[in-house]
Amino acid sequence: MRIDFKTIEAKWKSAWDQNKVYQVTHLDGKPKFYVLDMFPYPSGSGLHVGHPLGYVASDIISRYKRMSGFNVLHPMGFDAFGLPAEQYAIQSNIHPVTATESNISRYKEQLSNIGFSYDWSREVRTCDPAFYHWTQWIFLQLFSHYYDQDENKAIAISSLIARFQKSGNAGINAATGQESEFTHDDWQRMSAKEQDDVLMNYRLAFRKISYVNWCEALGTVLANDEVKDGVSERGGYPVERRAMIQWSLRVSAYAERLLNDLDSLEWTDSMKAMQSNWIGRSEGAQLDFDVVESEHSVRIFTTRPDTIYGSTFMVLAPEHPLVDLITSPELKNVVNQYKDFVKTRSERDRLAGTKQMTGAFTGAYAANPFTNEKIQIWIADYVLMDYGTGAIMAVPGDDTRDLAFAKKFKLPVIEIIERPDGGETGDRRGVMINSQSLNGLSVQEAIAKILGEIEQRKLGSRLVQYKMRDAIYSRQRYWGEPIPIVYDTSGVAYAMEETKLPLVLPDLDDFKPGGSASPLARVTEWVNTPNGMQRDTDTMPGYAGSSWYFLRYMDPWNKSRFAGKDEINYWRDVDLYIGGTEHAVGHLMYARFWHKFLYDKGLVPTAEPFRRLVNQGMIQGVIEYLFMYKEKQNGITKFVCTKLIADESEDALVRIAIPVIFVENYGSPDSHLTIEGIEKLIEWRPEYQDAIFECTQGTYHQGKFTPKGTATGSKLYTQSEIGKMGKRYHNVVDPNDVVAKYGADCFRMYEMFLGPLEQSKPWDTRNIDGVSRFLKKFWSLFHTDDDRFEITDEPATREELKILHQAIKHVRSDIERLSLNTCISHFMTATNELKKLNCQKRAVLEPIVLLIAPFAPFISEEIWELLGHQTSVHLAEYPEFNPHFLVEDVIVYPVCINGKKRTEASFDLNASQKDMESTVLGMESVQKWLEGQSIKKVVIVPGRMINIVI
RNA sequence: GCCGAAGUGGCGGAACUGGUAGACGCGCUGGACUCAAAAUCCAGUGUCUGCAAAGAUGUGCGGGUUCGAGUCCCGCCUUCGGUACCA
Repeated sequence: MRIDFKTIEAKWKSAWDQNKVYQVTHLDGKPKFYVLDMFPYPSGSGLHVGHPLGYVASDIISRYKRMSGFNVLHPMGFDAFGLPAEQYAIQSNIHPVTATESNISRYKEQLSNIGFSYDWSREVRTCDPAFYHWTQWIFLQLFSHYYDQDENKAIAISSLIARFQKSGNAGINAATGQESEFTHDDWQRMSAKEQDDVLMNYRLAFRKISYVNWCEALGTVLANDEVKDGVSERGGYPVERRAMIQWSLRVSAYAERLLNDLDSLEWTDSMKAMQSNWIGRSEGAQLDFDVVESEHSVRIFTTRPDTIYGSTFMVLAPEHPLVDLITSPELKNVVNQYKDFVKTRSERDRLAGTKQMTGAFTGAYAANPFTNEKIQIWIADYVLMDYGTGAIMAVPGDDTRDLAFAKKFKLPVIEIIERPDGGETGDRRGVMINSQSLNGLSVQEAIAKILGEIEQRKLGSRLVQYKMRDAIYSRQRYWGEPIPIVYDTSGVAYAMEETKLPLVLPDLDDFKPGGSASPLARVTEWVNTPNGMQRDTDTMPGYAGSSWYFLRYMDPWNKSRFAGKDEINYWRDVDLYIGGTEHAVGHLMYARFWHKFLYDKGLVPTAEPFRRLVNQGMIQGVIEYLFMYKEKQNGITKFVCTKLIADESEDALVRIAIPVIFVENYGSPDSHLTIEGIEKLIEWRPEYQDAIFECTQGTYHQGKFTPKGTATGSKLYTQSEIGKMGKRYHNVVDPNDVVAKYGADCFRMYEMFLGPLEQSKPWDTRNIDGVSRFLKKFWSLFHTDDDRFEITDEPATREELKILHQAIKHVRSDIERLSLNTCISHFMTATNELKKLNCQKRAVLEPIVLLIAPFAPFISEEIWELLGHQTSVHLAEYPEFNPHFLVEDVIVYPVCINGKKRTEASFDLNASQKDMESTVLGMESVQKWLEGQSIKKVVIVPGRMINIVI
């Protein structure tokens, strides 16, 4: 018995295409359901088996929901702008447009082979001018709005200008970088450039000089979430801090809402935790410390105002603007030297040089506002300019970093908390000491009390701080959306007229990064506009297009709006979003921020874009390493068997990843190369043809194997690891190959059967045969031994119906909770049992076909046709569970408590009768059994145990 | 350090609100078919004792709650993910 899946797949792919089975419109009376995948970067290496994991899951849900009476939006597109696409283009020296085109067609071909039910008529590409027109448009909306904290929403900048003209900026409560106050007279007197500078401090998309993460190797700045451990996330290149003039988005204005609204989302706890850690809310107070013998004061932020009596010195960030103003003349040199030293330390050095405290004394003193004690003011790089106020009051009695600093520079320490035994610095348990009015209070009480005093004596105020910084938005690269801003000769920024959008990226031959400026800066005819203005030459970051693409799918053809009103109001938000955790703080944060902004403008009906979020795990690959000596011996490369040289120093060895297909027993402790494997290796890498291979039983050299004794056969052990699937490990599995060998249905089911969706798991082809066998068995339910389709119209027996309804019950509830691996187990169980009963009845098998259709669309479609149906199985109704057959064996655990003594008994109620009626019988026999006992309560849950409380 | 998730056979993993632990698949063992192999089918398969019936034991470790714990509580250990001079 064979299934000709190649013919079946080709047949139905074109049938679905021709009949536009998966096209949806919003004009439909049915309830909507929006299932979204995180769209991929079309990279040069194509999809590997890991990519479709989430897509298979979302496709199953889409098909299931469609069959359950929903109008389902299930689109796909490409995140084609940005660093990866451009890096690939530079490496392969092919223009990004060309490379992107061909990559996308490869991706689409691979995706279509897996039988996804995407509505391709809605495909979007972020690099398409018809798409990025609206990315630029939203950017300009951000540019022309500010965040009003009284209204708690974004308001047009024009109304802010009107208020400035009337009464200056006093009384305006906005998210702003503006520090100084001005009156309406001041405003009128400002030059256009000065007014522009002020407005930049309010705009939600704004340009200013700030310290940014500059990556020399990539030739661009990066946002905080694009930097991991001091190196770029993409490529792992070093990143340094640099002051540059850059566009940023004022995400911080939305920090509170981004944090609070997490509660309303069906996301995993870990996902919510990641976002809330990134936002990093902390409550505290800001306080001013007067600098002794000067007119200056230092503003600090602290979450522990209760420790103020223990503050024995202050520390400013080296970049703090006050440093130059307060440093005493004789210490200027030392301070400047230290500032230079800090500049030379890259972000990475700072992280690597752990706990090594460095700093310099400014010579200035401040007065502790509570004790009036004179305390020294230092600078040190453990205080960061861009968190809080860039200055702290140091409390070595309660902060480990301050304590380390105090010890190193011999500064005084005052203990302010009497801790219980074993309590360490920073421990919040204990009572306050040496703190005047706070003595004897707990930390919590002390914080409450001191905050009251601070406000009463007008020394400072309560303040909530967020770790989250504004997002740097400029990239000095070619392959991105041009920033639609022009400047006049005095440098005032203007939004490009919306009618002139999209500002299309010029076609360049040389698109390589160009120092600190974008490659676009080299195109003078593009930079200079006819009316004497100059264009901004930076482009937008990778997350720009992905921050709103899900809205475009709702109405991708719209030419006059980012998406039509009716369409947006119909589809509203994404019901289920599936994608990887790597976007936890990047894409997902920005998309939520943009969405909230659009919500403030009344352009979208919901405050959150993604109702339910599921993170699929990674599919890992087996990596096989072979060991060779680092230095060639007499010009000859020597490979060694690791198990023979365990005692040798590992420094002399290098490991190289080799294709797993050469390796015998790959992925196991016995993974090794046989002589044939070595020959394959030499064929693959001819530079190793002269290499010496030292195996367990002899040596292989130049085509000859010299045994060490009488041994036959020999092994060259390799080392197995589970890790990423990627080109560099030679372990990429192309879904096309798997589909060609086993069929698309088998591929889809196997990906789901591997394990829970959220979990990372290694790809192991050896297990795929089980799923393949199942599909054959399933097919054989409908076919005779000589492969004739055969089905009977006999009524189903009780036993058969029970199998059916149990399968329906389990599969339905498992799909709802996205436990797709167990669904497949249930299909297998049902198939096995029906096979055993030799059941070939339509009444049983037809619903099973529907049940399995979302998982195995091709086979089910084929069988559906054989069953004599005209329409697609995917438009049929998903089978309903009939609860009549729900009740299973009833087991009773009655419990008797007689004083202190208890006895227990259990019995199986009439195990041979397994449906609703037997419960009634069961209850009777329970009651009979319990006669004479004092029963308080009997609880019956269908299909479950009966609990009897006495 | 802090935050989050998870530890179950030889392996991947089931067990929804506490209720017969190990579903389903892989692998392995034995058998059928075959000249033989592949494929397919049947039976068995946590561990220990036993010919068997059966018994004991068993969900990272140590305690606890409960008639009953993989599941709940307390204290540890390990692994993975995130994050960090964040004041």
